[in-house]
Amino acid sequence: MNYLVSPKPEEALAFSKNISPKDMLVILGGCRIKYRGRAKSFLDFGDRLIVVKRDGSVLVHRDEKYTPVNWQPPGTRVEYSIEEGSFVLSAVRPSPPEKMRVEFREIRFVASASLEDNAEMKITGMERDFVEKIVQDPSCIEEGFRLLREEKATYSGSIDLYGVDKDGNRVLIEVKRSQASPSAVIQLEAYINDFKKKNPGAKLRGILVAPKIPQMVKRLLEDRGLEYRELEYQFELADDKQKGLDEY
Amino acid sequence: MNYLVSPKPEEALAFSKNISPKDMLVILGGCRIKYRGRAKSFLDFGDRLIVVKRDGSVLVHRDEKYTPVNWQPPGTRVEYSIEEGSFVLSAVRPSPPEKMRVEFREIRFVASASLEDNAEMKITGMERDFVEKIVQDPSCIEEGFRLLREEKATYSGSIDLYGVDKDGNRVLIEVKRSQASPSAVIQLEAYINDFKKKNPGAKLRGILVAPKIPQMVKRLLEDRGLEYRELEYQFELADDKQKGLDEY
DNA sequence: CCTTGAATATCGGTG
DNA sequence: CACCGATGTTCAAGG
Repeated sequence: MNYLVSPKPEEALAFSKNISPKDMLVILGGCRIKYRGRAKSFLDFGDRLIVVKRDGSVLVHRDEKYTPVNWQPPGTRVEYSIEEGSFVLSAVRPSPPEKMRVEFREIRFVASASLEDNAEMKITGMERDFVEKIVQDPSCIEEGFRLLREEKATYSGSIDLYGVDKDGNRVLIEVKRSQASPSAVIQLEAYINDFKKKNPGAKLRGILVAPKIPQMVKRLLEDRGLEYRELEYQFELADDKQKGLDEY
Repeated sequence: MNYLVSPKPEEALAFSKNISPKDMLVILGGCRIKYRGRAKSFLDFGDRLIVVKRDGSVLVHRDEKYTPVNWQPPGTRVEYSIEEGSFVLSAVRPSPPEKMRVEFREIRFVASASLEDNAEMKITGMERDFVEKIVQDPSCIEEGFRLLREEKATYSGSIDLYGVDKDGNRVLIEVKRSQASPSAVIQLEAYINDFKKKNPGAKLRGILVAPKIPQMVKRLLEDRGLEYRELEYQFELADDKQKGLDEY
């Protein structure tokens, strides 16, 4: 790890240009930022934390909020220069064409470091896991429900689950891992309509499954002759015991 | 700005506990992370950059990608401790109940700083700006088009623009700031259907406005008797001239 | 390469 | 506080 405290612009420039391409660069200082691309923005001078990653990602963080106030995604070409006496970070992305320019009036700190990180992120509780849980126990939808296929493709997209009920009716199921929104109803309705078009005369039911469904969404479903299940779901990592994560 | 290079766990603890509540804390080191809340995750040891903001936001960044590998949003309570000889950052969020635990096996660097930042982010090119442009000049949709109301609420959500054409037909307009997708068609169709239900017999047109509309989406629209306008839109910050942003 | 939909999405606006 | 839709969304998977 290398660093400079309160470097002059020229020192910051030399430092930034000489880091290894595998290094992460961290800058803390007063800067203003212009961005032009999918939108256009300007942020006047203030203290921020800038992070430049080895894949070209650039983050500009203020002292609040989760999201960076300005950024460039991976694949960006980052260059450093002195312009009118100021240290400038220029981040250009070819596609879509976007550029961000960070101009420093003061650099309080600059550091570089190589981050060794080969660990694999293990995560559960995603929508995929919720669907899998229903696959393992289709009766949680209703007695006699049998699964025919997962992720059945329709013209409007793909439906999460497809099966038949005990009376032989086709059932299309859309799963949401968190609170369902009206757009989920629209989505399900579109699936149903496509399916009906391709299978005229088939008896068809549509069910929205989510751990929480607001009243408005329930009404939208009922208006359209659709159904819903408010199903809780628990999630555990496959190797919680080994990792000692069970209490967490 | 204060910092420590390669501190012992006890030194890092004292440092972290003594920073001002207005300070941002930045840690670079080898750590492993457990998270439990809306999902559950585990990331084994590796070098990462951790940022703790004064509003409670915590970010854990790897050396790639725009998004943090682990995080907590604003409103999180952050505490520091030594557990079994290791420096541990514990971030607990009350609602929804979530906790993240970062355990360091090595701390390469820790720094704190107060970030003075009162600048206001100015941005344009959002969907809101596109809608506003049409409000200013409704004729860009077609000759004789008059706006009745913006953001007319429907049961399915809200439509961006609502007006009448020169023949007295009602017109519902859905605006997308970037390329229109099939789901935009589904959305517009749902609005139209809701409107028809509440206004039976009314002559109704639906128009999708976007700077780019793929052929497939155009066909979907035509199949449903809907219309589209491919409208370019330029965006400029209100005071580009003053800020010298016009060339950017 | 383009398209599609999930995300521990986050965030701001509205009721 | 709940709810809802936009985001410079980003990201990964599938065609």
